[in-house]
This record gives sequence, structure tokens and C-alpha cells, in this order.
Amino acid sequence: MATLKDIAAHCGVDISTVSRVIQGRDIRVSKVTRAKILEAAESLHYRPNALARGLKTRRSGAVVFALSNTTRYVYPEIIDGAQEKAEELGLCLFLYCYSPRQAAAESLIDLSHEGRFDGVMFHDLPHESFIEELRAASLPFVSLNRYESVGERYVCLDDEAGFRAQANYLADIGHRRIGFVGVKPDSEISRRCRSAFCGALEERRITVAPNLMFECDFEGLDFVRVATEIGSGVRRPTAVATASLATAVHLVAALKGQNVRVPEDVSIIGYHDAPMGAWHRPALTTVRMPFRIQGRRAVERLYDILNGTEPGGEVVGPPPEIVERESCTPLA
Amino acid sequence: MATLKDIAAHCGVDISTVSRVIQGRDIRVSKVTRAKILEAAESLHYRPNALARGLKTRRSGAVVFALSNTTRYVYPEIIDGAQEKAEELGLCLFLYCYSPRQAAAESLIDLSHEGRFDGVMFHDLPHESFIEELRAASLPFVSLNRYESVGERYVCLDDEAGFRAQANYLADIGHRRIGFVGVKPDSEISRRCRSAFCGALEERRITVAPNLMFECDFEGLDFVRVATEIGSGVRRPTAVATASLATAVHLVAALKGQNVRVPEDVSIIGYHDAPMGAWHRPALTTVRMPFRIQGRRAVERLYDILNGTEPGGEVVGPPPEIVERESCTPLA
DNA sequence: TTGAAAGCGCTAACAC
DNA sequence: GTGTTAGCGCTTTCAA
Repeated sequence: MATLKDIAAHCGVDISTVSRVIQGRDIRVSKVTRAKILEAAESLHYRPNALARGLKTRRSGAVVFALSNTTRYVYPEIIDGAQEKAEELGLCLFLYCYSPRQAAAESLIDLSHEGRFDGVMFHDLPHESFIEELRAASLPFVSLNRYESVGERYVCLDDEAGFRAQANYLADIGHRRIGFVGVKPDSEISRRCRSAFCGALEERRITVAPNLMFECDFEGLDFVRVATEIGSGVRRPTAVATASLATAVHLVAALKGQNVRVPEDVSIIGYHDAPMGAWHRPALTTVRMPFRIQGRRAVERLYDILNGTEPGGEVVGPPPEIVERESCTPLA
Repeated sequence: MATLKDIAAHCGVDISTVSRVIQGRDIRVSKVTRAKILEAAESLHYRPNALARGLKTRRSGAVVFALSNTTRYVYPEIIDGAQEKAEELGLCLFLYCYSPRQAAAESLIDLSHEGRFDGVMFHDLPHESFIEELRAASLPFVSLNRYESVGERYVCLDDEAGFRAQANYLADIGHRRIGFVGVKPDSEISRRCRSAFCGALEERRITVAPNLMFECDFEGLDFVRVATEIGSGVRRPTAVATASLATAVHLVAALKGQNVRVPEDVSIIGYHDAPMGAWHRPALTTVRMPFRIQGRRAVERLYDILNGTEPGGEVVGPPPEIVERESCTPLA
């Protein structure tokens, strides 16, 4: 690999001059010298050595998106947005998948202390003390989920608006007996989603019956139970909203097992969109949230934090949008 | 962060002595000194600076798993195995998600030239010239898919055995009119899978009718077409094998749209296993492949390559295993 | 068994 | 506008 020294030798100048030109932020270099250096760098395929640079500047120039499981439907869009912004800012974006064997915060802190990256963004909180440990270690972070403990360090979606949109859509197309399948019992986010959903319906004088409020443990097989209760109830709902796309997929499958047809017998609306939503049969009506933009903003904010600015927490737009497909049908 | 210098000062020895002890591979240090140093390192929470070390050794100590899309069902298991082995070897494993905007090989090569990682493993080939470009750039790599162009640098699964097992299972439980839904038309791997599957059946004097051989484009909605052909054919198959778990999921959904029940009307067997297989209704019978071990071996081999040994290409065991669930039923 | 010293490639004062 | 210089934290050869 070519180094500054090579370019300097090639151009008959000092490496400090080359360094200035390569960094591009210094005008105290003559046009001629600059052009000569740039040309040499190009032809020698020069790439600055991130290790040497980082050793000097105490910055690796890399940021990490930490996650426990790659397969969530929403990740590709977040990652793509994040990657796009990272390219624009000259940062290197890696994903880091902490394993069940590790204490997530600890392994991230260790890695950052080794100088492997400068900051981290994440969606899930792998364990209770996660945020506090990052904070105690002064590891710059951005949360993609709003949690009370996060303070100002979040870039999140407007889930209140999302669930209100979901509720209003069902009401708009005539549904009155409505169910809701949330996720992750007892989390703050779970509560927030539920109350936004129910609140929007209440404004329209629609109440969600307690026996139609569910919370599904993703890891288990609770969908079967939910589907049974939905399918066999005396007053079956005409529509059910779910708090994720995957939940909708599983619910439809489980309902099928109960001989409940979607959308003929019951309409299902998901939350978040992904290719699966369109592939699925019936294609899933859902609420589209701006994940790509969230990814972009998260990296941008991490960049700001690394540079000493710390603007307040942020809710990214644009507003949620209903994607109408096959799984919801108006109530005649 | 504590440095070697801090520890040296703390113990009243030279930093070179500390360096030897920290690396752990040098016996030319007295027991007493060693213990003292180790204790100091512990209490100061010393972490070697990967940038400084890498600058000197010309090794970053990081390897990358490159992929285009995180959501594939098989990745978590590969990643977990890879991560596990990386921990054992003292390597740092990052995922790198190349974007559609970039030339994948080029961006990986650039990053490696910056010294950000030493080698790369990957499952998919993002573009035709990928391998050749990596090779031309002398970037160490391991492919998780066997391709002719890869040479010896692969660690792959025994898909021939997998598809034979799949075929034999269906035959064992009495099916004779059998269909097959492959993926990715015209790829080498697609051809290999198909011929292994058909070959195993032919040995039992079962022929797969040409109109029951499908290749589904994942991105499109071909599943509906396939399901229609399967469902409406005069001689409907009693069982259909698919080349992925996701294919099985989509196929079941699409068949449902044709009022074809699984497994009552037709048995479906997937390929590869993942949590989705158990969650799905009907739960999916499938062929379990040793992905975790593949991930482990890939990192191990990358490590070997980085250290100058280049053993031959490798097919990892143990042999495939049929996971019997609900989607297949014996033919009476 | 331990220390001295050079240098990996780069940045950033500072001097000219 | 350009060069000189010191040093980031570490490894490794050589000498003691």
C-alpha cells in the first residue's frame, strides 16, 4: 500500500504537505503542488491508513450499529439509510452482533477502548443496565428506541402517530369491534403503543374490549392462543391491529389454523413495512414508518456527538403512512 | 485509557517487558514480574490499543462477514458460530453490509487497504467479478457457498447430501408425485441442488415431472404462479420440496390462496431450519444444516489463511438432519 | 530476565 | 506555501 511518504517522494515534497492536501481542509498549499499531489495519490491508489490516523487523532472513524439478531424486518432499511449517511460523512459503518454469551455493554465498551470504533447506535436494549454502562464508560451512543433512561440521546420514530394512524384507519373503513396484539409485555414501548392506539379509538367512542388486547411473546407460540381466542370468541372482532409486521404474519397463519379467513372474516393490519408485506398472501396492509431516514439521522447525530455538539433528542419524520394492501377490507 | 506505559510506570519496569507479558507468548519473564504486571493490567482495566498494535503488526485483528441483506433466516446461526470462534481466537468480528450503491468488492478492498480488517467471509456473491477482484487485491477471503471460481477458499455445507436427504425423506414416507421449488434461476448452486434432489429420487425410480420443477424469483411474486400451477394441475403433486425455508413459508401462504391445504392436500418440506420453522402454522418440516459449525469453521479458516496456511476447501459436517414437524404427512 | 531504541503511518504545532 | 519535528501506543531486535 502506498503511504504519504511514497506520494511525498514521488512529488518531491514533504509528507506534511501531502497530509494537508489529502485531508483537504487546508488552503495553505499552492494550486500546482496540490494538483500534483492529488494526481499522485490517485495513480498510486492511495488510501489513508486508518490505524495510523486513528492512533494520532484518537478517532477510529468507525461507528457501529449493535444488534442481537439480524433478522428483523426493519433493519435493512435502517442499515441502508445509516450506511448512506456514513458514506457521506466519510465514516465507516460496521454492524456488531453481540452474542448471547456476552454482556453486550461490556463487549462494546471493550471494543471501543481498543479504539475499534468511536460510537454506537442500537435499536434494542440487550439488558437493563445497558444504557447506564455505556454512559459510565463515556461511550457515545444513539438509541433508536425512546426510553426514559436514554436522556437526549435518541433518534426515534413517532410511534404514537403511527399507532394512531393505524387505529384511525381501521375506524375509517368502518370497523368498531377491534383487537390489538402488542409485543413484549411490560416494556415502556409496549405501553406507549397500546395507549396511543386505544386513545385514538376512544376519541371516536370506540373501546377495545379487554379480552381483545393481547401481548404476544415472540419467542413462544402464543400466537396460537391469541388466534384461538380471537377465532372462538362469541363476539369475534372484525379487525385486529398488530404491533409489528412479523406479528401480523404469524397471526394470519395462526388464524388460518382456526379456519378464520383474512380479510373475509377478520381484517389484519400490521405495523412497519418490509418486502415480506407485499410477498405475503394476503398481502399485508400496514403502517409505513421512515426507517431509512431514521438510520440516516442516527449516524448524523452520532457524528455530531463525536464532534462535541449535543442537540436534543429527535423524532424523525415524515409522518406515518398507511400502505393499503389485501389484509384489510372495509366493513360493509 | 491505560497504556503499556502506565502499567510499566506502575510496576517500575520497561514497557517492552509489559508488552511481552500482555501478549502472553513469552516465557523470558520472571514469575514475579509477570504476576505484578498482570495484576496492574487487571486493576487498570488495560485494553491493548488495536490501532497502535495494528499499525506495528500490519494486522487489525478484525475480520468481516460481508452481506447485502441481513434478514436471511440462516444468518443468525452462522453469525453466532462465527462470533463464538472469533472470541476464542481473539479476533474481532464485524458485519459489513454493502449497499446497492457501492461496488461491493471495491468498498471492501478500500476498507481493508485502510487497515480496518484483515479478511472477509461472505455467503452471497454480490456481482460477477467479486471473487476475482478480491483475489487481485490479495484480500484474504472465505466463501460460504461453493462456486467454481472460488478455488480452495470455501467452507460450505454439503447441500448435495441435504437435498438427497430431503428427497429420500419424502420417498420414505410414501410420496411418489413430487414437486420441487428451487431458487435463483441459472446459478451453479441452483443446478446442483436440483440435480441432487432429482438424482436421489431417480435412484428410487421416481421422476419429477418437468411441470413440477419450479424456480422462484424471491423478489417477485412468482409464488402465486407456482401455487396456481400446483393447485390446479390435473395431477397435483402429493408433496413439494423447496430450496429454502422462506420459500416454504411463501409457498404455504400462496397455496392457501388456492384453497390447497398443507399438509392435508399437499406436504411441504423446507430447507434449512430457523425459529420461523417452529413458529409457522403448520410448523415446517425441514432439513437442518450445520450453520453454526460452518460459521465457526469459516472464521477458523480465515485465521489460518491470515497466518499463511492454506488448507484445501472444506465441506463441514455433521450430515443433514430431517426436522419432522407438521407440514409433511405420510401418504397412506 | 530485562531494558534501550527504532519505527509502523499519520497529524499538527511551529518554524522558516 | 512548505518543511521540520515530536509523538500517538505498540512490537521487536539487539544489547546488557
